[in-house]
Amino acid sequence: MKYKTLKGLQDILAPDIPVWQHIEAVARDIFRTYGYQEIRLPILESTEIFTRSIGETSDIVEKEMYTFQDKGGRSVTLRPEGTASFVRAYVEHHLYNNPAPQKFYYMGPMFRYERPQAYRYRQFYQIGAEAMGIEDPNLDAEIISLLSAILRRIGLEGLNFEITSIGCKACRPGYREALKNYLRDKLDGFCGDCRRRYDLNPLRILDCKVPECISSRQGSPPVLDYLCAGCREHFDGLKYNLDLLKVPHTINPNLVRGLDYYTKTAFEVTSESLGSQKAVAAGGRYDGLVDEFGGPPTPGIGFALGMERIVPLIKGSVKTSEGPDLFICPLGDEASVKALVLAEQLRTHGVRIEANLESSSIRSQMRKADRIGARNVLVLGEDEIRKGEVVVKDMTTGTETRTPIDIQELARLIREKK
RNA sequence: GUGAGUGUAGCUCAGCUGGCAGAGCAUCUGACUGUGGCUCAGAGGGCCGCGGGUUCAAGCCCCGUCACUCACCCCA
Repeated sequence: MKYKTLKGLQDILAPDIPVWQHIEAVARDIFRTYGYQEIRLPILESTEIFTRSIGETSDIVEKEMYTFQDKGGRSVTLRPEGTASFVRAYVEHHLYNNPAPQKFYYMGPMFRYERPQAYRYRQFYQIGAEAMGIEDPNLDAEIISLLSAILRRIGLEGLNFEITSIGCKACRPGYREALKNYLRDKLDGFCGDCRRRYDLNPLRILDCKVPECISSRQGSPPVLDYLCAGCREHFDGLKYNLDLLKVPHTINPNLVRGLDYYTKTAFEVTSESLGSQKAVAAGGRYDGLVDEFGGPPTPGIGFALGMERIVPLIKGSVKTSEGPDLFICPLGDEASVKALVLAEQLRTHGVRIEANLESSSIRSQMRKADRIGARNVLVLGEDEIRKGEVVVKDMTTGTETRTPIDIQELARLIREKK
């Protein structure tokens, strides 16, 4: 085969389209009830937008970005995630001047140059939400509840909601040091990856699945004990609110965010039905990011859910596309032209029509009508044309009705047979 | 970037110890001259991933290479 999609990119075809549309429709509907507005963002940004916000040493920036020079010699990057682009737009358009909270959602492709595997692609689609301007944990609870509502309405079951607090600029460095101090003389007991993580992202060691690491890290200082008073109070407030809203959740102090800008609340939704890439949605608070982009200090919180990880979970429970209401079966060249005209007229009445536009045997046409799942077949042959009639066959019952060619009447007949 | 597995028809896959390239499904046609589904018959469709080597002979053995898949890493 000469041409094929690039590695990690995929075409989304007919059988999956109704599933995607279902997810998007549910999300839009729920966002509407929570007062979220859609925002459409470019997928290409100045590289700096991402390096500054996500963090120079994060994996995303270090090795996963699609970065290239445009014709003007500027370094541009296909967005690896949505929040950085969103905050750039938020500041650029002074959206902070609107009454808080300002709430937005977006859907679209993201790009990361990773080795593809099950449920992980180089171009992947996210539905994201961002809520700005409120620091109170009430907003955290509301947005997590919103995420929960979307996932529930989509039809997902058996998901795990995990939450934690990763502290803020004030308390996180302290914890990081405490952890490193604790681990310093125990490093020999850890895997190679973890020894590397010790300098890069020591918190990630707490999430390693290698058995020797799990036992070696026993007794390490718990993150949540190192939260400052403000973060502690905020996290307690969130837990209280989630209980109040009856959003089932577990506390996982070892949740790790790969992006530098997160503060306080971090959360993740996972499914055991997926492979090793089991995060369905994830998000967190980013109270310093607007500031970083040159706006006034503004708290924010957001999440993104991964379409490719939800689609396989609900595939099969979403109704797939249906066949046409009517298949027009012309016999002979004259009838073929009449079929074309008749189809156009009936469509204006909202009937879904598939007209066979080249004449072939009635046998093969009936076969085709059956194959594509047509509810009714309209037979238009020389005999019918001469008499100004058509035969309508109900494919479920097999009964045939001979009726005059009257558009109104035909449309009514087809509609009531639906 | 690292490791393992897999590459044969549109799809799912057989192919023995090296001996003419196969099945099921799908598509098209016919059996039924203007009637689908079931059944039966037939047809089209192959650079056996690619390149080299061994051999009288390679889908099969050897070397290389590419692609895909899963996993690590990381993440939605």
